[in-house]
Amino acid sequence: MEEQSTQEPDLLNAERDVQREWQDQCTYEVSENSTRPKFYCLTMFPYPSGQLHMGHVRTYTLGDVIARFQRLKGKNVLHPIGWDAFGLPAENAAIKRNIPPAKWTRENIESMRGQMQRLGFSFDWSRELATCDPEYYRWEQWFFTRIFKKGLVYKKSAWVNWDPVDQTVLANEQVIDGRGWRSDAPVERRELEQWFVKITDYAEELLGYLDKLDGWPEKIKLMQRNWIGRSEGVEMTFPQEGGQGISVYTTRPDTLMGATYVAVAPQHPLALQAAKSDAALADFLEQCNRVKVAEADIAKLEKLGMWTGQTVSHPLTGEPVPVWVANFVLMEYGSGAVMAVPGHDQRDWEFANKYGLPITQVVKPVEGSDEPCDIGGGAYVSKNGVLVNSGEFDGLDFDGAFNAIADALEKKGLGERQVNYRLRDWGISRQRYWGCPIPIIHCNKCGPVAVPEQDLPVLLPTDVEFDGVGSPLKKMPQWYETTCPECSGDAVRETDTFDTFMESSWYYARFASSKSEAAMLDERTDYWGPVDHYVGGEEHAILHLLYARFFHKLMRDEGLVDSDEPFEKLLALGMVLKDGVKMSKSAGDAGDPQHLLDTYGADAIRMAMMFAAPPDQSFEWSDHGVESAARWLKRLWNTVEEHLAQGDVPEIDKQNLTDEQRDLRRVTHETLAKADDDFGRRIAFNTVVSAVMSLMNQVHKFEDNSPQGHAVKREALNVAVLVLSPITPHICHVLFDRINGASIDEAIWPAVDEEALARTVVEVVVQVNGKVRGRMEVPPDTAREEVEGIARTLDNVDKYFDNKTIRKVIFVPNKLVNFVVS
RNA sequence: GCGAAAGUGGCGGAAUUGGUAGACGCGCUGGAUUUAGGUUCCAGUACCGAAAGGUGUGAGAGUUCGAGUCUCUCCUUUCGCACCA
Repeated sequence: MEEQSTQEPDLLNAERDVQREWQDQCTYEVSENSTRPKFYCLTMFPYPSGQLHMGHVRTYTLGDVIARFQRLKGKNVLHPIGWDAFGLPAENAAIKRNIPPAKWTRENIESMRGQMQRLGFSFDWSRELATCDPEYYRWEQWFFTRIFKKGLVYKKSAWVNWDPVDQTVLANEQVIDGRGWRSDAPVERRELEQWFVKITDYAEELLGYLDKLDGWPEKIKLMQRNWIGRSEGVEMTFPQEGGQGISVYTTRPDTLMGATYVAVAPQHPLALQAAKSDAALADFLEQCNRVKVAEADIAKLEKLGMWTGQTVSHPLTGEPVPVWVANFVLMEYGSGAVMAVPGHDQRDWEFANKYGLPITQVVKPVEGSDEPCDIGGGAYVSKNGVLVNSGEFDGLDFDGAFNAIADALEKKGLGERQVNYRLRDWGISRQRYWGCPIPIIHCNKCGPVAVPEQDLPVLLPTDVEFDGVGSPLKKMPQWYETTCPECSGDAVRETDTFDTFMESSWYYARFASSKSEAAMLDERTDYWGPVDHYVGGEEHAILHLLYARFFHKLMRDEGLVDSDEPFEKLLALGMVLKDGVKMSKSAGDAGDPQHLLDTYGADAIRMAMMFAAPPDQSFEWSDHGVESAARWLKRLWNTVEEHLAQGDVPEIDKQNLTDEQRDLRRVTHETLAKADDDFGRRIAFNTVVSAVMSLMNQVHKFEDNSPQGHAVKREALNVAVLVLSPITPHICHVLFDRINGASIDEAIWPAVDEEALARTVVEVVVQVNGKVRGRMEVPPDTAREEVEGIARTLDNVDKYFDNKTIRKVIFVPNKLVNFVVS
C-alpha cells in the first residue's frame, strides 16, 4: 500500500505548486500594451453569499475555459472578477446573527476568493472590485446625478409589499403565501414615492439593436423582444359625464363594437373614488391589496371582479358601458384599465360568463374557413375574420377595421393610433440599508437636488444597529440631516438606496478602467470593450442583461463608452439542479465543492463539471463523476511518464508511416480540429473531453515501439495535454512542461495537419427503403455508379429486390446509398 | 396566467447542414491481477427474440426516399415575470 501510493502521481500537491507559480508570477494580470488582439472574457460576478456552490463552479469554469482557450489562440485576454456585494441577504444575516452587513460581506468575499483561487481560475486579481467599495459606488452616484440633470430620472408613486408588523417593505421573495416571512403577518400593498429611470425612452433602440447581436442566442433575444413588447394599437377614451372618462389602450380596435364593459385595476382612481360610497366595493379592493405585487401571483389568482356602480360611454355609439374592477388588471401597465371584448378575448369571455355580462360577436370567420364560428364555447380570437354587428364597419377585415375605427375615433377626438411598449420604466429605489445611497437631497424650497460632484461619494455608514424594523438609515438623523446644496437651507438626504441591478449594469466597463481615480471610465474601457464573450446564468436573460444594455447606451450618450452594445457574444448557462442533493443526508454542505477539492482536486472537479453536460443545458449535479475524472487524469499522467521514460523521439517522417501510425495521427489531428471548433465556435466543452478520451483510448491501444511509433505517440500525447489544458490547467501545465521543457502559458494552439486527416477508405451505408441493410468500404469520392453497382450485389441487400422494382436510388457521396423499391 | 426553452439506454450525455441513433463516461456483468477488499487492466452491455429479424429518441399526427433533427396538437420539466441576485 505504501509502495503504491508513492508511485501514484500526487495531483493535489501538483495543483498547489502550479497555483503558487501563477500567483507569484501574476501570470494572468494583463495590460493594454500588447501586440496581440484583445479579448475580453467576462463571467457574471457573484453575490458573496458565503461559499461557492456547484452552480458557481460551473459558471466560472466555463468562463475560465474560454479565457484559457483564447490565450492559447494568441489573444491578450482580460478575465476579471469582482463581487456584487450589496443586497438583501447581508441584511438578513445581520438580523439573524447580529453581524453588520459590511463585515459579513467582507468575510464571505474572503472565503469565496480563497475557493476560487483553489479552483485555479485565471482571473486578473489586480482588478478585483466589490460594489460596496466607495471607490466603486461613488461613480455610480456621479453618473446618476448626470442622468438626473438630463431629465432621465423622475419620481412617482409605486406599489410595494408592506409588512405591517415589521414596518418594512418586503421583497417579493420575502412574501410567502401572502404573509411576511419573519412576522407571518398578511402583507398589504402600499404606495410609496420612488425614483424611476426612463428606460422606455430607449425601448425602440433596445429592441432594434437586438437584430445586430449576432453572438446572442436567439431564445434570449426573443425573450427580450417579448419583454419590451412593442405593439401598435389605439389609445382611446371612454368618456364619462362629469368625470375624466377612462383611458384604455388596445391592439384590437377592430373589436371595439363588441366592447361590453371596461375593467379597471383595483388601484385605479375611479375604483378608489367609487369605493368611498360603497362598502362592499371597498372591501373587495382591500382584499385585492392583500396580494403581493408580483405579476405571476396576480395572474394565478382566480379571476374576480365587481361592478363599481359606474358607467362610461362607448366612444363610438355613446351607449352606456359598465365599469368593473378586476383583480387581474395591472395598475402598472398602461393606464390601469382595459376595454373588455368577451366575444374575442378568452380572458374577457371567461370573466363575462362568470358575471353574466353580455357577449357580442363582432368578428366572424370568412366564408369557407374551417375556424369555428360559434362563440358559445369560447372567444373567437383570430384576426383572420371579418366584422359583423359593427354597423358601418361590417364586412371589413382586420386591417380595414383597424384603420376605419382608428380614423373614426381620431375624428371624434376620442382616440389616436399609438405605439405601445410592455416595458415599464425602471424603479431603482429600495427602502433598504445595504445598498448604494441615492445621491439626492430633498429641500423644501428647491425640491430634490442632486448631490454636487465635490461632495461625492455619499458614504453609506457602516456603524449601524440592526433590529429588522425598517431601514437603519431612516433612524440616523446625524446622517440624513444636511443642507441644501443650492439654497444652503435645512434639507434631508434621500434614505432609499439603489436597486442592486444598478451596480451590476456597468461593472464590466469598470473592470477595464480598473482603479481609475480621476474618472468613472477612461480610455482603457475603449481598448477592452465591448465584452467579447459574456458568460452567465440563463436566469439573467431579461432583467440584468436588459438593464446593462440600457446603462451602456446611457454611458455612450454621456461619451463614456464608444460602442452601442456592451456584450458582443453571450453564453446563457443552464441551471445546476440539486434535487438529489436536497434528499441526501449531507444536505447542509452538499452543494459546497470544498470536500471535493480536498479529496480530488480542482482539475477533477473542473473536468467532471465540463464533461457532465453542454453549457446551455440544465442538469442535476452528482459528485460521482469527480472520482472517475481524477482516475482518468492519473492515468493520463502515468501514460505520459511511461512514454517519456522511453527517451527522445525523432521527427515524424510523414511520407513513410505505417497504417497504424497514420490512423493515430489522423485521430490526433481530428481531435485537434474538433477541439478548436468546439471551444471557439460551438462552445461545447463536454464533447472536447470525450474527444480527448477517445484519443487516449487510441493511444492505449497503440503498440508500436519503433522510433516513428514513439514520435507519433508523442504528438498524440502533446495534443491531448494541450487540448485539455483549458479544462484541467494544473495537470496540463505540469505535463506540458515534462514533455516540452517549456511553459504552457507561452504555448500557441497548433495548426491542424490537413494531410494527416486524409482517409484511404470511407464506409458507405446501403439502405433499402430507408432501412440499413448493409455497409461497404470504398475509396473516398467513389463515383455513384460504382458505389451503386457494388451495393446491389451485397448479400443482405439483393434479397430485398426479389419481386420488387427499384423506383429510385438516392446517393449521398461518401455516406449512403438508398434503394427505394416497391 | 403570460413569455422562452428542454424531453434520447439503468444514469449523465453524443449524433454540428434532414442521411449509420446510443460516441464518451458512469453503473452493471464476466475475466485477469490480488491472501482478501479496494486499485489497476481486458471484454461485454438500448429493448424484444434461440435465430432470422423486429422495435426504439415524452405521446399522437404530418411532410420526406429518409425525421432525435422540420410542422401541428398534447403531456411533463426548467427558466423569467419587473423589490432574490
